[in-house]
Amino acid sequence: MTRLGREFFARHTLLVARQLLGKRLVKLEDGCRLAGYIIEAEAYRGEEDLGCHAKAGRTPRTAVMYGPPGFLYVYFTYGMHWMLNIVTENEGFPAAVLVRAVFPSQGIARMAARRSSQPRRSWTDGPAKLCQAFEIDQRYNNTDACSQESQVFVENGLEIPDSSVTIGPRVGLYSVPEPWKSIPWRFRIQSVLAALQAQCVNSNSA
DNA sequence: AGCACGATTAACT
DNA sequence: GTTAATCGTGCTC
Repeated sequence: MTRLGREFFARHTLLVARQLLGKRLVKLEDGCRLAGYIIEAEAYRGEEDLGCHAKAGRTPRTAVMYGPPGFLYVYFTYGMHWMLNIVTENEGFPAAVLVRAVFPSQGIARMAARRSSQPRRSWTDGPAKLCQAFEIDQRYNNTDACSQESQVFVENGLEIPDSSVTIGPRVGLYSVPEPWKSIPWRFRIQSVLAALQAQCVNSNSA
């Protein structure tokens, strides 16, 4: 399976966020391959977007979002959590997609070990949880997911029909002013089972 | 140098 | 539903 190339990410952030649903997030570790289908993603786009870190302009932290698409923006928050983003759009325009949840498909044992205090359903159903399960942290910030050498990247996966996708406001932007607080830039698969069934129907008819 | 805050989570009541 | 945990970042002095 081939990695998604830079052209995939060099598009409008809303389109990339939607298209990332069903794709596979992959991490190669020594002797182990972790993978999960992306089931939730959010778009953060431009300095005008007051929910986006780029609202502060180009700073040491946000510089990666101004760089080429396909790079990882991994940042730290609440004193303990890492968040995984993938930079989008053309170099010079700051934007990224936050990967908020995945459905584990490979490397289950290693995810289980890292999330052992929690039930299986809670292993990767939040942006910081999946980073913990995949052990993604500052080491991966500002790395190129489109490089053949990258240990973290995205592969093609399932086709997700619009009927399986719910769109709504982004999560956790408590003090962000409108319209950014409520703008519907969150995309998620409402039912993994329904998406798998849809995929099944597509394969049979193809 | 100090300060307020946060794209969250887990453990409470 | 509420709240503590915990520290890098960006802003102000």
